[in-house]
Amino acid sequence: MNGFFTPVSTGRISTDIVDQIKAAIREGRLAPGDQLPPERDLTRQLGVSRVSVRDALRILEATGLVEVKVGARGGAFVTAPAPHLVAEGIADMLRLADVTPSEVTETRLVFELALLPLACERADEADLAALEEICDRAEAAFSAGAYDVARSAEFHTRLGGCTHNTAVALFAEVLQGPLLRSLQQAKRADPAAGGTGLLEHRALVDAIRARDPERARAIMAEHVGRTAKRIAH
Amino acid sequence: MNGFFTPVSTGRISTDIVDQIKAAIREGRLAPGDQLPPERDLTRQLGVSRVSVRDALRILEATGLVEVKVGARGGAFVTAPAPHLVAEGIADMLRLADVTPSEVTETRLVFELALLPLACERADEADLAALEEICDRAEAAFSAGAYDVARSAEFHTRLGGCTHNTAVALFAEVLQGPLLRSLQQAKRADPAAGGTGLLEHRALVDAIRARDPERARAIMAEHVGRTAKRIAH
DNA sequence: CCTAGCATAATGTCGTACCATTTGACCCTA
DNA sequence: TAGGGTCAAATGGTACGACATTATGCTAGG
Repeated sequence: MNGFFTPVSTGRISTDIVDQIKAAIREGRLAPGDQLPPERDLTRQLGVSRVSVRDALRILEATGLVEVKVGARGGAFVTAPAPHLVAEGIADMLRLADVTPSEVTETRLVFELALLPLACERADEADLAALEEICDRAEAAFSAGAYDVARSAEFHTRLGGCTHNTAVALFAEVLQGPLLRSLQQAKRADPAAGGTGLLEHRALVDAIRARDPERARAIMAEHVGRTAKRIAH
Repeated sequence: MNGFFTPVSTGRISTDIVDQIKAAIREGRLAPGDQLPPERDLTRQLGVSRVSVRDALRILEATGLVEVKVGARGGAFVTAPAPHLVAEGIADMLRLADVTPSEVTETRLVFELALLPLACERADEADLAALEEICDRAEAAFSAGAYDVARSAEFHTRLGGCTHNTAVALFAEVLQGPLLRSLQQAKRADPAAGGTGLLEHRALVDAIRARDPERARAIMAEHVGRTAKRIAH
C-alpha cells in the first residue's frame, strides 16, 4: 500500500521553472546565446505569475546560467560560461567555512606546483607570449609604483591557462580571488617583496619555455612558499 | 536586529541588498545560524518593496549563503556552508564551458596526486579509521553488487579531509561531483573495474599509514590514470 | 538623398495590495 | 498527561499598475 501517492508539487514554483530551464539547457534545447521568451510570455506559457518567473530568472542569473538585459530586444539570454561568478561563489563559501588565508595559500602551493608539468608540456608560443606580455606590463607598473597583487594574480591565472585544460584554468583562477583581500594588506607591509616576485615570474616563463618542469617547480615552490610565510596565521 | 541595514540607491536594488548582507556576513555582523529580519521588516528598514527583498533573498539562496524556511518561526537564516550547492553550480558551469569529462579527470589526477604528501604528513588515527571504514562498507556493497561511483567518490572526498586543510578538502569534494554522471555510464560498460579500484583504495590507506608519499603517488597515479583511460573524450 | 533627433514599442524593474499556505506555539479538553 | 484544535507569524503566490531603459523606425530639415 506504499508508494501509491507521490508528492504533488515541490514546494516552490520558481524552483520548478529553474529545473525546467536547466533541463532544457542540459538537453541542448537551449544553447548559449539563445534567448528565453519575455517574462510576460513565460507567465502565460507556464500559467504562473510574473513574480515566480522573476524569481526563477534571479536564481538562474545567480547561478550564472543566464544573463538578463533590459530594454527593447532585451530579455534573458543563456550565457556563455562566466567563470568569475563561480569564483565569487566559491570565495563566499570559503569565507563562511572559516578557511584561513594560510590554508588557501597552501592549496595554491599544492595545486600550482602540480599543474606545472602540464603547463611545461603544453604551453605554445601564444601562451609564452602572453606571459611575457604580462611580465612587461607588471614591470612597467612596478617602476611606476603601481604594482599590486592583482597583477600577480593575472600572471598565475594565465599560467593555469597554459595547461589548455579548461577545468584546471578555472580552478587556478578561483584560487586567486579569495586571497586578494588579505594579500593586499600583506603587500603593504612589505612593498619590496614585489620586485623579487617579478624576477621569479620571468624565471618561471623561461623554465616553461625550456620545458623543464623540475626547474619550474623549484622556482614556484620558492615563489609561493615565500607568500605563505608572509601571511600570518 | 534593528538599524542593521541602510537604504540603498544605485543599480539594481536587489544586488545592493545582496551586497549589504554579504558584507554583513563577511564582517561577522551576521554569522551562520543567525536569522535575518522578516521580508516585511527588511522592506521597511531598507525603504524598498518586497519584490526587491525577495529577489535579493533568492540570489543569496542560490549562492548558498542563506536558507529560507516558511511558516511560523521561519525566515531567512544564514547557513552553515553548503558545499553541495557550490558543487552543483560548478557542475552546471563545467557543462556549459564544454569541459570534457576527461579534462575534469585530468584535473583530479593533478590535484589528488599533489595533495597526497600533505595527507601522508597529517593523517591521524581518526582519518585512517574513517578511510578503513569506508573501504569496509564499499567492499560489502561490492559483494552485494551495490557498488557504485558514489562510494568511490566518498573515499576520495575523505582523502581530501586527511590534509586537515579546509580549502583542499573542499576542492577535492567539488571535483567529485561533476563526474558522477559520465562515470556512471563508464562503470556500466566495465563492471569488473570496481574490484581493482577497491584494492587500490586499501593499498592507498596502507601507504598513508606508512607515511610513504612516493608509494601513495604511484598507486594513485595508476588508480585515477585508469579512470582517465576509461573515459572516452 | 542623407542625417539628426524624436516618438514609439518592447522589455525588464519596482511598488502596492491582497490572498493562500505552511508551521510552530499555545491552549483546552478528555 | 496526551491529544487535538486553533491562532498567529512568516513566507509563497497573484494581480495590476507605474516607471526606466533601450532598440527601432519614422519624420523633418538640410
